[in-house]
Amino acid sequence: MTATTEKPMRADARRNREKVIEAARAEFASEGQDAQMPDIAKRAGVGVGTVYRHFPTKEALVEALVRDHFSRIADLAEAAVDAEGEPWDRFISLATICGERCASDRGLAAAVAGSREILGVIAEQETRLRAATTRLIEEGRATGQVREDATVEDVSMLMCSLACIADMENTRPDFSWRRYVEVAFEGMRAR
Amino acid sequence: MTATTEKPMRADARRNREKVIEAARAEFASEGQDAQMPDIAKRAGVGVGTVYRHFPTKEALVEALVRDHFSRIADLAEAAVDAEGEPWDRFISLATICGERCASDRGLAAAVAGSREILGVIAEQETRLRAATTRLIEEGRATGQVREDATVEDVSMLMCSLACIADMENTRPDFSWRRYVEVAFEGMRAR
DNA sequence: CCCGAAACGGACTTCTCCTTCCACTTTATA
DNA sequence: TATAAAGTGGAAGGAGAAGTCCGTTTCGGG
Repeated sequence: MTATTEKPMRADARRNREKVIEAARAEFASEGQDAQMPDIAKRAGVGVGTVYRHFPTKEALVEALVRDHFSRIADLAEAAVDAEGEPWDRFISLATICGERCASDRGLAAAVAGSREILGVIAEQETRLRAATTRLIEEGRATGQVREDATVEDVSMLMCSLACIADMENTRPDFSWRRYVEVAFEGMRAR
Repeated sequence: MTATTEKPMRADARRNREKVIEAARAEFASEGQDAQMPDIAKRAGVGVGTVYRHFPTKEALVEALVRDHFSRIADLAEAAVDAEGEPWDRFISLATICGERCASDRGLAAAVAGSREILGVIAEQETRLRAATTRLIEEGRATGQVREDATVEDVSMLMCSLACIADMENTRPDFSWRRYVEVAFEGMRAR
C-alpha cells in the first residue's frame, strides 16, 4: 500500500536527514516536548531551512520519530514471539528491551499520550504490536505462567506506563524503570 | 511555618477565585498541558484580568492546582493508614481513590512529569505521602500480604503510572485505570 | 571540468499566546 | 446612601517560537 516512489536522494541530503533525526531525538530527550526547531538545527549542525526541507513542520518531525520508535518496538515484540525460552521469560525480556528503547527515546511517551492525532500515525505498528503481544500472552496462559484473565490491553497499559516511568527518570532520580518492570509486570503472572 | 496573614477577601473575589480554579481544572483536563489562559477565563465567565489578579502567572495557577491535588491525595493516604481492615485492602482502596482523583484532575500528571520546578511545590505533600505510604506497606509486609522487598519508591512509581494511565483514557478508550489497578498493583502482593 | 539541479543557511516574517494596563463596576463600611 | 477601596474586563502590548524565502553552496552526470 502507498508504494512510496523511490527517488534517489543526494548523498549530503541523506546524511543531513539522519543528523536531524538524531539531533531531534536527543533534543526531545533532554528538553521534553517543547524542544525548539532552531535548537534541533543547531545540534544537528545545519540551518533551520534544512530541517524544514526534510520535515515540513515540527509535527511531521515528531511523527517520524514516533513512527520509527514504534516500528522498532514492534520488531522487538515480533522477535520475542519467535525467540527461545519460556513464554514468561520472553515477556519480561521484551519489557526490558522496550524499557531500554523508551529510556533512549525519552520525550516520545508524552508526544503519544498528548495528542489524539498521533495515534493514527502509529496505527500500523500498533497492529503488529498487538498481534505479537496477543500470541505471547496466549502462550503464557497456555503454560500457566500468565494470569488467566490477561488481555492485550493490559500489556498495552503496562508498556505505556513503563514508557512514562522511563520518561520520568529525567526529573525523578528515585525512579527506575528496571525496578518498575520487576514490580508492575509481576502483576501479570499467574498465581 | 509561613503563617499566611489572614486577609479577608471580598465575597465576589472569593467566588471568582473558585470559579477560576474550577475552570482551570476542567480546561487542563480537556485541553491538556497547553490550555490557554483566555479560554480558562472564558470558561470561568470572567475576564483574563481577573484570572491574573488571583494568579500572577499561568505557572502559579498550575502550581495551585497541583498543590491542591497532592494535598488531597496526601490526606487520602493518611486516612488509609488509620482506616479499618486488612493492610492490603486499604492499600488497594487507596490506589482506587487516587485513581478517581487523577481521573478528575486529568492533565496534572503531565505537569508534574514535565517540569523539574514543580517538584519543589509538592515537596511538603510528598513528604506526608511518603510517610503514610511507608507505614502502609510496612503493615502489609508485617502481615505477609505485601512482598518483602517492597519500597516506598515502588508505590510512588505505581501511583505516578496510575496517574499517567488515567490521563491517557482521554485519548485511548481501550485503557482503564481501574483495570490497571487490578493488574499492576497486584505485583506488590507477596507470593 | 562544467553546469544545472538539488540542497543549504539563516535573517526575517508571522502567528500564537501570556501578560499588562486602566477605565469602569462592585462591595463593604460609616 | 455616599465613599473609598477592592475587584473586574478585555483591548492592546510584547516575547518567543514556528515557518518562509532566496542568495549562496554543493553534488553528480555528461
